[in-house]
Amino acid sequence: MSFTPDMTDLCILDILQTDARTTNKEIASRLGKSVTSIFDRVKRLEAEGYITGYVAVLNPAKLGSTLIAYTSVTLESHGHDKLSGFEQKINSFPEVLESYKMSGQFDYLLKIVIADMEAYELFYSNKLSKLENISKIRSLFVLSETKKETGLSLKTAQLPKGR
Amino acid sequence: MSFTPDMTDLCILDILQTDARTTNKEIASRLGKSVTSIFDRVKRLEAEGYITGYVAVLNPAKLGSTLIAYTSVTLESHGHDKLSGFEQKINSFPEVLESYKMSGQFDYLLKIVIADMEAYELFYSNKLSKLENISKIRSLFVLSETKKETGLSLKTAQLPKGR
DNA sequence: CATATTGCCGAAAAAAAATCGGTCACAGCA
DNA sequence: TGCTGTGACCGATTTTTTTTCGGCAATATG
Repeated sequence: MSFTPDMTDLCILDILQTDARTTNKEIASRLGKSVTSIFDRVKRLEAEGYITGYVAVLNPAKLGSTLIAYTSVTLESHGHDKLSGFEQKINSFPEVLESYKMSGQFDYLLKIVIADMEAYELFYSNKLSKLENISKIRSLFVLSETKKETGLSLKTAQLPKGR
Repeated sequence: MSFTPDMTDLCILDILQTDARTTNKEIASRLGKSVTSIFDRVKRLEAEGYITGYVAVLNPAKLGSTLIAYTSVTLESHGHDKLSGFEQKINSFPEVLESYKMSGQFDYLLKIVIADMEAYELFYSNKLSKLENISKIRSLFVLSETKKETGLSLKTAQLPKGR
């Protein structure tokens, strides 16, 4: 119990978060360990919840999504039911890839990935602004992504006790 | 040439962006095709750039990163060299996972994933605010993630011609 | 001192990926 | 009509990877 990953585990995580297709054999040779040893560690990292899944990364532009918007939303009322009602609606919108409840000036920040400005306008007018309890919507548009890390920085990470 | 994915391809992409470990056999049985057929399609989707990679998804909380901040930055001057200089510096900060050049009120929006508020304060004071040409920095803190889709919505996607 | 426990390893079995050859349907064309 | 290239598909086979298994050595545990 109370497993804490060591340096080897962090290396494995770093390799897999960069390229999940790296074989155990390849990892083993890079780290100077046996295939079985790597296998066991990966299974443990999965079981302990350090690795939550494996996904293919798709190219949005190839799939008709060229516009990214960050949209902040302020609600009229902040009662618990109102908040969870809003969150539920947001969950049903496939254009919204991420939603954060925020501290400060507004209540939610939504990351929206969508075909183009015309499609965004439709989403804004027909879906987002029609939700109940909306007070303010402010749209921020991405001109270009200048950095996109899929993974966490593990070099700098100071680990909490195996949680 | 000029390959455009069909419905079967989109289903494959949807399956793989949800779980990249799904075997060709499993996909084949779900879609009523042969393993070889699925294999060929996946290879083509990779070759044509629809799939850009495979990554393991890690649990930030387990790895000592519990705080997410969205930080907007406004620069003093917008000359080309100034912009690319800023972007280069940002690229060297492992705490910054994503950086967007924005239209509107400010110039850049940074997604920062870091241990805690104390670490954020250090990052802000010692790294971000010390960059040249900075005019305004505004930090927005995430209370909770209410939605996190790793993948694009492919149901609604209207595809551009094979690009 | 005996005995779990842990990390590690190589060999072998099971499963998956990758290759190969071939069928079928269809479009274009003389 | 008949020929031909093309593309999607398939089964069988080979290659590679994953997974299982048993065993060894170091280290703690009582």
